[in-house]
Amino acid sequence: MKRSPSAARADVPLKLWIVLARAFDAVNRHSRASIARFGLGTTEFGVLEVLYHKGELPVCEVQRRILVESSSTTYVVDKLYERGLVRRRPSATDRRVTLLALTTTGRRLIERSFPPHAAAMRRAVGALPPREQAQAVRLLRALGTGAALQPLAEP
Amino acid sequence: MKRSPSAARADVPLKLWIVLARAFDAVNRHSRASIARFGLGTTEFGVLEVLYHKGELPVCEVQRRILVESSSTTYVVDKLYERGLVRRRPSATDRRVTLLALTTTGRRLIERSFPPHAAAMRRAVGALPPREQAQAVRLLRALGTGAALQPLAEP
DNA sequence: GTCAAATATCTCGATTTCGAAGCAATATGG
DNA sequence: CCATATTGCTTCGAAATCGAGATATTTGAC
Repeated sequence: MKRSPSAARADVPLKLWIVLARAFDAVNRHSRASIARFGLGTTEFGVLEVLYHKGELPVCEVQRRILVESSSTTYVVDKLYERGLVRRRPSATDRRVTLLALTTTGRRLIERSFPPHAAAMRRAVGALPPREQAQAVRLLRALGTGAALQPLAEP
Repeated sequence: MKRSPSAARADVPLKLWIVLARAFDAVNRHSRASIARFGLGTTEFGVLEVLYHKGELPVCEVQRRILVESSSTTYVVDKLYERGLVRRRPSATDRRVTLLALTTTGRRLIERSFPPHAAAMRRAVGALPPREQAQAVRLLRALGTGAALQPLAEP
């Protein structure tokens, strides 16, 4: 018979939060190290990548996918613009919107950066067997969307 | 028979990295919002919490648990020190080491902050049923330790 | 139609984090 | 021992991120 565990020891939700943070941190270190090889920051890479895979997009759509606040998005896009990696164009249908797209230089950079980065990320998570990777994807998707739906704690 | 999916669509490892990042972000927003209620930042809270649960610890032990670089640890501990929430004491056995502990004020703050924060985090991950939470803990633990063991990409 | 609410983007100042490097103390392998 | 590596902690400057709010535009309720 199991002796009754302390409440803390059995607190699965808190444990989940901790291992989630640790796992993210561990994998994120790989991501940053990999991306640094191409002279880019994580967020810069994220912008180039989404434009590479989705084509021209409004700034707000890009923002949604790179997980930073709007002011940070502006900052990062500015830097990419100054480096000649993206171009801006006003939307014809909504005059609030700026559309972003890769320049030729930007496309070339992400084209040669993405494959080795993807390989590095596959190695980073590769210790987990494929079957469990698929399970983890399912659980994390549910966890993420679930958490996004809960209302945030209020002041 | 399934038609052959594009390579990208079947790339479970990359998908895993994406949903991991999304899930972390979603839950982390809850964490930050919750902690902000007590006038603390995420990392500050982390320091107080580890000292609360583990007692007096060397700075390096604290750092290992809060997932930031050593220079950031110094910065955060300084702030807590200036606010009178932690005290520093040289180790008797290793003169490189500084031991950190809560002051009475610090203890009182974390004592009344931790329970509501824990409750908020339980709500944040609560959309996932308990059984799947336990599964996720197991998978994320394996993922995290596995990733930590892989060598980082080099310049 | 009109007006309030929502959305898209940007500005600005403050905070947080990092990375490289330095210093002191301790561990280690000849 | 003793030279050398490693560890613990800090300093410094640069970079990234946030949050609050300004502005312009669009949407939606009435």
